[in-house]
Amino acid sequence: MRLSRYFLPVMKETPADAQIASHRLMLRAGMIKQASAGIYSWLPLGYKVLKNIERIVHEEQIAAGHIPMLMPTLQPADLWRESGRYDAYGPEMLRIRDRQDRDMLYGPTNEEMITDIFRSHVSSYRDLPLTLYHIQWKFRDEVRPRFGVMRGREFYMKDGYNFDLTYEDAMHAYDRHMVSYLRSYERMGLRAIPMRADSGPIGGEDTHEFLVLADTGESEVFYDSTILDMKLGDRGIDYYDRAGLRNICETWTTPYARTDETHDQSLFEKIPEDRRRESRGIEVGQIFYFGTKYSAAMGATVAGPDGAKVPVHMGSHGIGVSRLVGALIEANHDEKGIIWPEGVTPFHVGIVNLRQGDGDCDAACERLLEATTALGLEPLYDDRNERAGAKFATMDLIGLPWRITVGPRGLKEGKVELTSRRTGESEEMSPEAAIDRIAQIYGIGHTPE
RNA sequence: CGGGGCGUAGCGCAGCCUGGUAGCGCAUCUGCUUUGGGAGCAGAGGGUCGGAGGUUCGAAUCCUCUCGCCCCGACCA
Repeated sequence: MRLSRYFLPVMKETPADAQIASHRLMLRAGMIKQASAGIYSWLPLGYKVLKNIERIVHEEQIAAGHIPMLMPTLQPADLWRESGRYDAYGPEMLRIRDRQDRDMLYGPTNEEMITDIFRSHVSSYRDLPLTLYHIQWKFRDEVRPRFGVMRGREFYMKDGYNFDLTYEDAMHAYDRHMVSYLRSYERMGLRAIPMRADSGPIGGEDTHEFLVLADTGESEVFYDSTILDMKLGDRGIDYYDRAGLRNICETWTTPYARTDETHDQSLFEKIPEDRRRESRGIEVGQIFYFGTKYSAAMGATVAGPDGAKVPVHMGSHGIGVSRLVGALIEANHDEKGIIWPEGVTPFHVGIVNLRQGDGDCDAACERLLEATTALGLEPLYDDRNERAGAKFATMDLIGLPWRITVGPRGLKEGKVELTSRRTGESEEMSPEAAIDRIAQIYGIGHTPE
């Protein structure tokens, strides 16, 4: 992509309304524009990151055996009357009346709707287990939206629902979600710690929240520092190996890690003092097992092997996709701007032409653009007629993890410069070598001839 | 929902107290010069001062109402 043909409305000055780093940087980097309190348009750069996160979530859910679908944003109130939550939910639920005077609502979540779908089409235990999920916009009419997309009213979220015959099967689903979520965060370059949590209004017996450590987090968290050393890594995971999955989950939930809601000071103090950590965290996901709460209330039953109808065991699981964009920035930025992890970056590499209009520089940049594109990468070429400082500042702000700088000085020696946004370290090398390195970083084979 | 604050050019702000026909910086456009960390000079365009009503010869400025947004708290993914 040539920057001159892209839409990237960056701002040099900081908008007065933005309080925290991620909100400020998303506005300055031209990722979002506020439409109303807690409601945002996603401009091209922000949209790319949002979609990258969504893609990772999809891939990991599908790998775990979960099935994607899509439910509407607007739901009929009757379903919610049936579960009893139409009155229970309160003013956070945006209620709408259509032209026929039907009560509708903009869905804050989808338990009722998925349960309705399930009961309409599934009637035998032979159809279980089943886990369906979707990624869709939700709306919660927060009293006080703030922090940009971190606490918006409209938000993009993956929510999944498992249906199982037995408690044991439902716990298998729970474990699949725990592991697939950990993998998703890891691929995004985020460390999210599973913490024993409170079930809140959804109601459940077992639940974990996933927290990203950040000073601006809304929750106070207490944890054993050993959890910081844990990693899933690239190993293949067999989601049908129940014992293996349980084992991974046990490992990840053994070190003490709780939010203030469930914190137990006496347990916490059993950890050696030098390993005790207290900080703040941003919640980026939560998994619940809630048994038969909705299935019993809404008649979602299946015939068991003995022919008797039993309500199914359910759980629900969410990842805040739009919120993750903010959380990622909170965890990855410096005073100059954003620093994207490779897994979610909107462009893989930035190409900076220091002397626009110089024949050699222009030609070298064009070749880099072509070669990286041919590898299946997405480069962003700053071909504006700007000075070096302005181009560097823009690249630093939007946070592409790698930058290739092309200038007349280096080009005389046949060299360009490859710079890491995260470390700031630069290395001079031939354009071909730079392309190879970028390909290697993103796990792509060698440069084709 | 309690408390506080702010709406003046795309962005950041001054002007309001003490009414007299709107200004600064950045951005934008044109030209020239510049070109390895947000360039310089010269020129230009852009605002019914959030909206409605009122007071006044005259309102960005004073009064009333209203809409929007932000901050602290409570709440919350």
